[in-house]
Amino acid sequence: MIRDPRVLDDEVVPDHELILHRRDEMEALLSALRPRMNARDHVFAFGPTGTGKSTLARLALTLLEEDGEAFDATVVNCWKFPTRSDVLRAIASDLVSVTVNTRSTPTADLTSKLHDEPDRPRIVILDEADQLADTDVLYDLHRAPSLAVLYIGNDEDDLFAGMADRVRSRVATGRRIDFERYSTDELSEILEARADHAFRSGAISMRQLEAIASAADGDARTAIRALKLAAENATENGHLRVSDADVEAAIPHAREQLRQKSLSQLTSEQRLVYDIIRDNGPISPADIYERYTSAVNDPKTKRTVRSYLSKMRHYNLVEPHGPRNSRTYTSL
DNA sequence: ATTCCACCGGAATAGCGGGATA
DNA sequence: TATCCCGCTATTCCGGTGGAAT
Repeated sequence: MIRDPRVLDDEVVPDHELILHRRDEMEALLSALRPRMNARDHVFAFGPTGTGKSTLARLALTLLEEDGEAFDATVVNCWKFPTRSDVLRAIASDLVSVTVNTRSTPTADLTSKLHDEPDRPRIVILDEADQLADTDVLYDLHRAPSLAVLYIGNDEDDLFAGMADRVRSRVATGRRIDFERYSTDELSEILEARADHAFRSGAISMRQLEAIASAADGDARTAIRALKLAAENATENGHLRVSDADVEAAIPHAREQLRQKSLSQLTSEQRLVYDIIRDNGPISPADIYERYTSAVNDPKTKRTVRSYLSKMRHYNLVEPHGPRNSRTYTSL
């Protein structure tokens, strides 16, 4: 049934023709990122998960290249590389040909290399930029010549909070592109286009695509993942068409997979705190800490657990409810 | 209006570990 | 091998916030 699984893989950047309902955003990205020597552009893409920010950004690089533009580019996922030195190392190996396999190369070496005049314009895409632990790196990037930076994030406030004033005033003047949630109709058309490429014709009905689109709540990543899972499930059962039961199971399955992906990023102590919330929620911070201390030999401090909670909120794994003095947490 | 309470998160710093260097 | 150096995690300290109690 599945002819081309690549258009259902969220790691693979799809062809331009599969990008629907994002014409304005695509134009804005292309003109903002188009490489120019001596430019120091800062561009922001904000919007909820699954609205195409990251995909369009990657596609923009491909299109600029096909357009004959000469430039160097790198994409840094700030979830995986949240610290200043993480980001600089990732950039250094891609953009300034410094081999950095070690964690003991001084950061100063990296910044000074970055500040050398390059022979081609450069583009850095910071994906999940609101996960940056240390926004000073934005200052480093701003001072680098012929370097355009695209920040991708969910929330403007998350990115600008904790940004030192000297950084904010220089960086925050950049162009800003907002990504809205897809409507159910838009999402249905996106799924239809993907299904046309991925499946033999007639494998899934328009009504089933609409059901997935409606359940995905504007999130194309969840929707496309669910489409993939529905088809895989049908294939495993030896069916030639996706059944309604396959569709029914696919959405929660897709959500679960995406959550497992986030959970795998946690340390074992953080995971323990998550399990306490999942098994006992809604639960107050004081009770979370009490259970946590009795569960481990050498408990971390309250402040550290607060940082864990903060991190898990960012990952959309837990959610606080109520005012501060009667706060409870639940797992999502 | 003022104080109290529980929680929140920024800033500075210590301790640790791992690669680099001699 | 011993020491150095750097960055990372956790800790310490503390001011802030919003609702509740007085």
